[in-house]
Amino acid sequence: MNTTSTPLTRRDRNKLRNRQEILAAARVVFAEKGYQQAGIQEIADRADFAVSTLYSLFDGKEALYRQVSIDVAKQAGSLFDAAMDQGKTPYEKLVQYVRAKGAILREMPEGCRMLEMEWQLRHSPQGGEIPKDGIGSIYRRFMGHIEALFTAGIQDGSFVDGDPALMAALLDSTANTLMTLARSDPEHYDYDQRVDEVIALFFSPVLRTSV
Amino acid sequence: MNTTSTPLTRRDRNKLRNRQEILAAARVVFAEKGYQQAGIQEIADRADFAVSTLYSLFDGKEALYRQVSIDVAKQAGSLFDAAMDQGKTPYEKLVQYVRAKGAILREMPEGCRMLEMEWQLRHSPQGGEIPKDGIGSIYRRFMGHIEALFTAGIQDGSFVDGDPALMAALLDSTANTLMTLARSDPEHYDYDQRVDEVIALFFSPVLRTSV
Amino acid sequence: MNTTSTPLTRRDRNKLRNRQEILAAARVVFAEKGYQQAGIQEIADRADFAVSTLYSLFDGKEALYRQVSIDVAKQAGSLFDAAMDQGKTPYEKLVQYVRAKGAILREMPEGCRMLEMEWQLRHSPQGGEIPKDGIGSIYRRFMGHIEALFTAGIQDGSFVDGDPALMAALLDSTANTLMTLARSDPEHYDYDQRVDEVIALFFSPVLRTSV
Amino acid sequence: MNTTSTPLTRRDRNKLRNRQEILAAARVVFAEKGYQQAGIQEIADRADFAVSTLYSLFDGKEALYRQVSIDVAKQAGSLFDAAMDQGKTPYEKLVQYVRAKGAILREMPEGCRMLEMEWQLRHSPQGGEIPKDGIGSIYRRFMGHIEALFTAGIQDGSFVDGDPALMAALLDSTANTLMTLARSDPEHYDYDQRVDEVIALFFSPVLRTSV
DNA sequence: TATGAATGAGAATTCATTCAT
DNA sequence: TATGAATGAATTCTCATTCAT
Repeated sequence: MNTTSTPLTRRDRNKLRNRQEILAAARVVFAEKGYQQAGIQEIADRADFAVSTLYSLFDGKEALYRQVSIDVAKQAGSLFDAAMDQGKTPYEKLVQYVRAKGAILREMPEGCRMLEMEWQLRHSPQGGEIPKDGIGSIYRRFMGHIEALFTAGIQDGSFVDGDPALMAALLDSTANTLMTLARSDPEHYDYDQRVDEVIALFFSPVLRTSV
Repeated sequence: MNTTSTPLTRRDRNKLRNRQEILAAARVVFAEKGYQQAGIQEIADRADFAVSTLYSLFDGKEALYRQVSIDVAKQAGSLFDAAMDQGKTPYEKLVQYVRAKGAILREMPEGCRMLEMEWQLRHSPQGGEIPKDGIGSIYRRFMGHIEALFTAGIQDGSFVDGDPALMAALLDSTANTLMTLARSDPEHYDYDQRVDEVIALFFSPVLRTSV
Repeated sequence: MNTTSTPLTRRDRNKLRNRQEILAAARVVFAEKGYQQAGIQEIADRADFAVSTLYSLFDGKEALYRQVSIDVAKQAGSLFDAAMDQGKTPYEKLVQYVRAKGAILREMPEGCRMLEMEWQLRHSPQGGEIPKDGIGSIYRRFMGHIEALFTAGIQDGSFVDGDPALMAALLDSTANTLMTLARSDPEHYDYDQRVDEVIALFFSPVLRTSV
Repeated sequence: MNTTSTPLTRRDRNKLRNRQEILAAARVVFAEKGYQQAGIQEIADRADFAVSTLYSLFDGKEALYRQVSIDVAKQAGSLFDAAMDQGKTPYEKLVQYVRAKGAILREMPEGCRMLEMEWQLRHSPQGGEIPKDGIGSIYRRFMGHIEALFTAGIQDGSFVDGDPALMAALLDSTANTLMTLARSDPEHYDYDQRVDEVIALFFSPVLRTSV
């Protein structure tokens, strides 16, 4: 990235800032309404720009969603990566992955909401009309990671035998369920408080006793 | 029900058949696109009727969705009820609940898709614009059942202690995950083949050893 | 007319009766809603026939309105004719004309409402889409009569000089105003009670003192 | 009013002009067809705008009608007020009221047409579906004025005794009749030429001889 | 004959997108 | 550059009319 090396003119900085404001507004609206139901007008209103300004900075609704999606993916990706780096063993990495969802819920709640929606869309026919470059790709990437970690854990003997892809999907949906509950009913469910309990439930039949 | 006792004229049978053809088409389209994104035109096309014919049989998009939703709810409800009746203990009933999702996936795949969507909508702000009479109510009802079964299992000592609502949500999402995999990748995942494995994984830390 | 001379089969009598029932219903609905706003469905419902039955007896909405309009015109025409025949002088005939409106209001209130509407439509651009054979023609006919009576009254010296057509229009609208008040506010305005007062007001400057 | 004091940008002036062009087109179409029968498409065509442009300036058909109606009411109201202020006695004021209708017919013929329609609607059941903020309220207001003037004239002895509300309705419909004739047959009837004759006819039995 | 069923044309309204300034 | 203005395409829904039985 040359974000720091290239000197930006004031104009360019302005443009960049406007883009960021629009992206932030779009993230909120897309997270609230979903891609189809979100309105360009509403996004523009929230960003306090005219609709046409939005069109001068992005190539349309789809491109805007794509960019938001990529940003969310990058941001969530860094958080996941940072968390998983903290773990040594496959088990520890997976635990960190699940814990990271709590951080994501805290630090980027709208992005979190979009991740949830994407999970549903990933396996639905209507997903075809929605750009999948960003969140979709990170989903594939991390599911691949998780799956690989299960494979590794099985091979090094720390996990019992099983279908890694299935286990990956189950772990993720288990974490997502807690996340959804925490988001929609924060009075009763706090992700960080409950996460260990859920992790224990999930892994107790997966981990070999000796570990 | 007097489904067999009432003598229907040919005309009535025709009307009923047309209604059901439209309902079938609507079920497919609503399942594919969701309520908002589904178009009356597309439903009419798929049922091979004019849009106005559809309006002569139903009171509009919302009423049509409501009816589809109620039908799906009834159909799924019967399957769930029948399955759960087979179990004696809370544990057996819960196992039957999870197994029933396989039957639902097989016998009413579009309805199944709508049930999945409802789960997501239950916890989203946009859900407010969608009629909730049918599927919404069945969701509440069965989640209530599941939760009550966990409570009962904890009280009779067959389950370890825990938050029944959370366990209900986790069990349901676990089953849904397998269901989604089975629907989107039938080559690799067959619900009925995998369901025992998943049940075992979920319940091994929940069930007391002695049981 | 051969209404009595030709022997009608039962079928024909039936047909005739159905036509009359539909015409009665149509008269009510057209009077309530006006031509454009009246719905074929509503007329059929009120007559307790199917819409298509209505179409088998009349050539469509316009033809139906035409027939209703002709019937109203004939009925009102007879009442006007009978009343005006009672008068000898032009003045007496005109007084009878105004009085007749009370009878029309009593005996055929819906037809009366249609006559009111026609008056407005006669001089409006939107009238072009409405069949004018019936009520329209009677309006022309009676306005012609009234005008002729004013002409006669002026010539025989019983009326002061003036534009007969204008006086005809003023007399009619004066009577119609009372009629409208009587229909919309029957508590305060009874046509027959007030009619003499109104006639006196109108004619006192028209009639020569000597008469 | 700050119509002259506020400096309008070119854009604002343009917007205002477009609004007024649409309002002018709407006034013509509403006057020709009435509220229900008028089509947004036709209004847009006449104003030479796309339908959606019209929707960007007004909140829909009802709001558009309401605005037209309010404008007509204001315009007619000023003309009536200005005219009636010229009269001192009740009689003079009433004469000015009738004369003002000529000015209205000349200066705002479509608005005049709408006033006529409102008179009819005031006493019809279908009127319920039409916004009544503007013209409806002015009708009530001026009929109240007229009635009060008759009451005053009776009390101060310049008018003979009678029902003020009935006299008000008769005066108004008499003036309207001349107006309608003048509009639909301008060759034969010029409002301003005939108005004195009609006023004389109406008031001669109403005014006490001594006046 | 009487009717339920089916429809096409048209209504109001919304929204993503383009364009002139 | 930023924007208000303008629009076409689509959407939901209505209604007079036709047709097969």
